[in-house]
Amino acid sequence: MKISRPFYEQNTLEVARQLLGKYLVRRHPEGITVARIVETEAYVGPEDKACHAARGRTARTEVMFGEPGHAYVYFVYGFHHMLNIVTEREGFPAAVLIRAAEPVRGIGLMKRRRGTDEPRNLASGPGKLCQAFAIDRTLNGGDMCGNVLYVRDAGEPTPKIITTPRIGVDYAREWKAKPFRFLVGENAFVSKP
DNA sequence: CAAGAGATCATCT
DNA sequence: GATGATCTCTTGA
Repeated sequence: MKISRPFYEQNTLEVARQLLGKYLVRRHPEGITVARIVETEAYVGPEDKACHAARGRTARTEVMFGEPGHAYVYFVYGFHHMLNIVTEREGFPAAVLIRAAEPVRGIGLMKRRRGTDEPRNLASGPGKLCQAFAIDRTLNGGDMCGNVLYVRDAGEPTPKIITTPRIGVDYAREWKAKPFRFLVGENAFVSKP
């Protein structure tokens, strides 16, 4: 079943947890790609110094203030796109970053886009995942309850979950140590253990 | 294998 | 003008 809007309206930490074990689906003219989400991070509201919205409501963060269930895609380090899904009520800026996934379908296409044959190197990181799924800023603000990019619930039980601090947010002061990163335990496709 | 540098640009100061 | 919610390659043990 395709996940619908009410799921994303929940508390961000809850969404981040519950996305583990679900399937990210991308329909594209080149073909379909599907991967099982194994790593996520929560970015929660204007108080969270790691969250872009802590800097206020700007053109870039506008999407996070909008309706839940939309994609927040941005570009960092001059190279990489990051895929987030907006959560919680409209007006409260929060999102879940999809950090890693285990390729399931369209693996040949992912290999071509990534320029590697190693399955563990296709989507084991937020930038890699976006490259494997051909996700860029044209999808920013797009509805993830539509038919282009969405999450499917295959009915699997929620897997065993490990919690750690978020990656790459050393600047976030007292928020950097918060356990807002979630990964499927013992899974070989996460970005780092 | 671990550590470090370099790549490169949108966004905000 | 600085700086990132990163990745890859090179270096050296």
